[in-house]
Amino acid sequence: MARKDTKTAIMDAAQELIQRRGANAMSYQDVSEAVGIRKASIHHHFPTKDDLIEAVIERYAEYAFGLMDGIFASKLDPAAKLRHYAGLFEATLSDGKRDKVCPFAMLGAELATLNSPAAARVRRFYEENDARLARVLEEGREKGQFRFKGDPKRVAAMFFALLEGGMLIARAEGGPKRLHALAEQALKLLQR
Amino acid sequence: MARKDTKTAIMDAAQELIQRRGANAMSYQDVSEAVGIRKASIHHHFPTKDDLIEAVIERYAEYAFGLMDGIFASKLDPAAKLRHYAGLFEATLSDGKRDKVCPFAMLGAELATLNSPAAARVRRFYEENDARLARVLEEGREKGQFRFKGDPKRVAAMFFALLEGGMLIARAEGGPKRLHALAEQALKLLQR
DNA sequence: GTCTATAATTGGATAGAC
DNA sequence: GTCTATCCAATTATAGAC
Repeated sequence: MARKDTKTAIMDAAQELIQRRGANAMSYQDVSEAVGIRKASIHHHFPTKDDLIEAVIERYAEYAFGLMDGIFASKLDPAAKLRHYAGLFEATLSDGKRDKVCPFAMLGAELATLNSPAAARVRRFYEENDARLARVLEEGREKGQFRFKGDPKRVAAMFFALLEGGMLIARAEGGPKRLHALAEQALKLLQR
Repeated sequence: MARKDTKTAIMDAAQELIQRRGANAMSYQDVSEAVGIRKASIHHHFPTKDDLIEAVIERYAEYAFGLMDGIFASKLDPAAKLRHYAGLFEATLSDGKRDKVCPFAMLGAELATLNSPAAARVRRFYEENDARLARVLEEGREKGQFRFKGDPKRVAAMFFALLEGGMLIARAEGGPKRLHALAEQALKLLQR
């Protein structure tokens, strides 16, 4: 396989460190060891750590919304869409050493230490998730597959919050299976 | 009012920093400035940073479970108990500059960087929350106030995950009101 | 684009005087 | 119990050779 370019390798390593340990515990030293280059070389591609963090989260947001939109634009029924959506979170937790969570859950915790473009990006990620979920929830209620009371926007926020919080908790104990159980339980409450 | 002892003042400052910025972004320098003593003096009370973190989270767990058990042992009906329980999370977010979250949500994100006693304490906090919530949920279902399908233990885990995740998201946008709306939406799904 | 070398700062921690 | 002084490692970042 073709050697991927250094810039991508740096972003991959930084992303993995953020997902495992958080942005504050991710250093140029860590990244340089993972990629096999020197610290100074990273500065050539990303002059400051903030630049690197911003690039990683922007790329991740695009990647994640690409996957989501594939699910949401499909012909799956609304409940199946939510299951596949939750499956994305479960897959993240299942990946590799099983200790990676969504970068935006990590950065949500570290929000007060982020520069303002990064903090704004985190907020936008949350909003965009809620908006997409709200549409699916509304669709499901119109089709009679969901029977919940209340504003679909609020149910969406609830579902998203439980997945983001669930990743942190499931990483501590239970892993992807536990996160799956959380999502299924929420679906049960919506469908009854 | 009587001057509180230094050890307590150190723990208070450290706790606030953890709740706002996380344990990795909390330094002896920060704490010393908040308390008004020198870094070296902190080491007299807490030889290592891990000692300080462990003391803070142990104290917080005892404090939080004290409040919870007051609610759960009361004569409130199950739905009211859950509302008051959620109110504890909302109160944390409302406090001060409105950017503090539960220390165990912060440390859940930073889990991979904690020493093992601290990581174990975080896990135990999650388990103990779930266990308490499961009892209330079961009580509510027996009394006919809740009508959910599924294992109360799983619904408990869901409710707790949405509050912990909800704190992070609501801090980013919407604040305590938004967290309140999340909790109320979850209760709606349980009671229908 | 990557390297060596180094600056400048901060972080956690210790020794020993008061 | 708190202070000054200091140590050492890590961290972000820059300069300049190759």
